Amino acid sequence: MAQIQTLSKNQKIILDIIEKANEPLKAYSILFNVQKKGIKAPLQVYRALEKLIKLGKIHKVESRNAFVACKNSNCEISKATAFSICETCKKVTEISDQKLSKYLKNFHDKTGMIYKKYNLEFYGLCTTCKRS
Amino acid sequence: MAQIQTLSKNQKIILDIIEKANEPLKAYSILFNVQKKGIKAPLQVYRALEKLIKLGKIHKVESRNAFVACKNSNCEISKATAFSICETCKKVTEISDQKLSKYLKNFHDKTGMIYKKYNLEFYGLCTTCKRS
DNA sequence: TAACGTTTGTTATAATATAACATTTTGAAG
DNA sequence: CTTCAAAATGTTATATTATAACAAACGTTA
Ligand SMILES: [Zn+2]
Ligand SMILES: [Zn+2]
Ligand SMILES: [Zn+2]
Ligand SMILES: [Zn+2]
Repeated sequence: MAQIQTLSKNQKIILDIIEKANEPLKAYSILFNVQKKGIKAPLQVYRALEKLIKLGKIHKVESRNAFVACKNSNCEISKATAFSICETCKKVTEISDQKLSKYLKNFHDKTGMIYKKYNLEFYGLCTTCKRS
Repeated sequence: MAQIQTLSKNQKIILDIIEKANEPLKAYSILFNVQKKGIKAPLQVYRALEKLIKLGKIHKVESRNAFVACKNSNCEISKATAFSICETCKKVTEISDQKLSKYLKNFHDKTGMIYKKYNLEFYGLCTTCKRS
């Protein structure tokens, strides 16, 4: 809440749109939506997105090139993301699972590489699509 | 081995290039590399990539828009992928960890969604870059 | 107010991916 | 062998996603 004050004008506008959407938004769809507010160029959008990601306010759904607000108040700032994606209706949900995130945070491979961050995307059939 | 016979000419050419590379290749870099072999258009590359992914011969590293040969002979055909990515040197390695894949295969969320596939990407510092 | 880092604005261009359509190859069934 | 359908190919054009390069304005804070 204190942090939202530190957001710049463009960052606020774009976070607002992403938070109000009920699905991940693509950069150019965001651009289209904010043109009435004076943001005219892709770079203005991408720059705000980059900052918002750094702050953990939003995440990028990599396999979709789309951006979604973080609904997971206790997720580590831009460090650990997990999504479920329905391949039929395209619905994307951020997974909030303590055990899963603990497991992945503690995961280490044989080589001794240091993991600072991860992104996990599950694909499948959501409950709605499963029924039909 | 039997399956490689079923690959078409373009598919073989492109799989060959990806297998010989020691890093994930981008689609247009593949295109550049195969132009001497008569493959001239992006679509020819993308179509082969799509098929090779379906067959589990290669994977896409989503956050890098790059394609890498599957080194993991027992990984399920295009259904379960895990990579480690060094943010310094950009080295990408496919993770082959029975426990991890078992854990993720059995993971289910609270909603009851059916997971058919997942992709996990870890980011960090590889052992080489850690030292320097 | 001076100086620094961050943000903005703007134009152009790079990089990634797909649409649409015509043709050819392949492999199995009859 | 012929026929037929599915898969693969070839080609042109275009859509989508993302960054380069540069100049100006803003917001701290010393
Ligand atoms: Zn989150
Ligand atoms: Zn669905
Ligand atoms: Zn694999
Ligand atoms: Zn490294």
